[in-house]
Amino acid sequence: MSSLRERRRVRTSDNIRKSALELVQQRGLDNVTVESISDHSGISVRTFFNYFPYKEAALLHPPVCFLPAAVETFLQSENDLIEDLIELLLPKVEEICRDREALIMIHEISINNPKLLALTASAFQDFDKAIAALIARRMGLPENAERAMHIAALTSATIRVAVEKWVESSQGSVAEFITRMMRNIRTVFDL
Amino acid sequence: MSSLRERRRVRTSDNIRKSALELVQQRGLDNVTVESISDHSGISVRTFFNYFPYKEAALLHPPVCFLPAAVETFLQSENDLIEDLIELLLPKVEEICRDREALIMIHEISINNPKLLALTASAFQDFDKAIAALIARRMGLPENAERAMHIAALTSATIRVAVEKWVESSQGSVAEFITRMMRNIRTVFDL
DNA sequence: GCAAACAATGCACTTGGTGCAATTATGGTA
DNA sequence: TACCATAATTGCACCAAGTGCATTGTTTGC
Repeated sequence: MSSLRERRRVRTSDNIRKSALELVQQRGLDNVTVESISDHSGISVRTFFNYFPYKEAALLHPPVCFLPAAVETFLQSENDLIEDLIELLLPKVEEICRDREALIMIHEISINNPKLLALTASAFQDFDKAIAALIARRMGLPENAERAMHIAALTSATIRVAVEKWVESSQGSVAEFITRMMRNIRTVFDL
Repeated sequence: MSSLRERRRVRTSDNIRKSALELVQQRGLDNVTVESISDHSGISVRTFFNYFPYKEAALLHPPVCFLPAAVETFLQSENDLIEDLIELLLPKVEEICRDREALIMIHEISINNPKLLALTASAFQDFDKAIAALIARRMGLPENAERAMHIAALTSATIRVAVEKWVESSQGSVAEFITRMMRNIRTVFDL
């Protein structure tokens, strides 16, 4: 039950993020304080920290989670693993990539901001962990755990590069990039 | 010319790192302040920040760089890319893994410390970038840039998992883990 | 031994971030 | 409607992180 309270929480959270991105775009991350973000979004500093644990968190896309239905399909399927991974992950990646402007901005800022860079890297690791758990479940057998982790790591690494390349190039859809690069994993080392 | 100054700098830096690790091991990261680390290593807080930009940096292994000779060999070689990557990277990874205790500790702490987690993730991305640049040079041709990035990402992801698995299992050498998993990259997706 | 460069420090100051307690808004119930 | 439990917002006090600057001490090349 998405109560009024819940919806308001999401709205405030979105507002803060919007303010944060706007201000950072104008002045650069170092010249934006939590106070200025709070002022700009009409809340107190203390409230900011009720929504986000630290300043930079307000800039990042909130963590994604998979749809139960898609997870079930993935777990049951016996098709090619790479194709199934594409099907499972693509919707989520597309969701994140919807706001391309924001992505580009984060990318720009991250270049000379170690903390933000670290956070995006960390977000990918979370993604990675989530995928690893799913793959492990799909493969069953505890002796496959290492393999599952490896596959998950290769997958999330591929998606990271695909998104990065897509952001840079701006030609074609992110779906194309991901599909192409995922299908290349097996052969990309062969010359 | 490794002057007295340089050697002293390295020594102080190592001292600080040692103190930091020791204290964190005893009390946990949240109960260790920069002040306590500084006291413990006989320097002022201000000096701490001359050596490390932020508290957590004192816990991590300083960034590695490849030996020019090894780089040259890698760039010239026409052997299998995966084997050459193993040869290039293994010494560096082994260097980092020499202090297994420290690695385990960082691993433990990172589990419930987002900031440290982010930093280690970020360190791997730097590693990644360095490899990507080398692979791109080896392959020549600018149209191979994407491929080089992809290979680098897959490589560093594999090394990350290999080190993690090695730290967890403590059976065998890290070299074995890396060699095995690197050689598995092409086939790990096949069931 | 001297001057330039570099390292260490103290101090003042800004910002990030937390704990606590008081206040205000919300949703359900009768 | 009036009321109550609960959750959201806020102010305030406080600690720790991190920076800029001016000062003093130490190395180095000459």
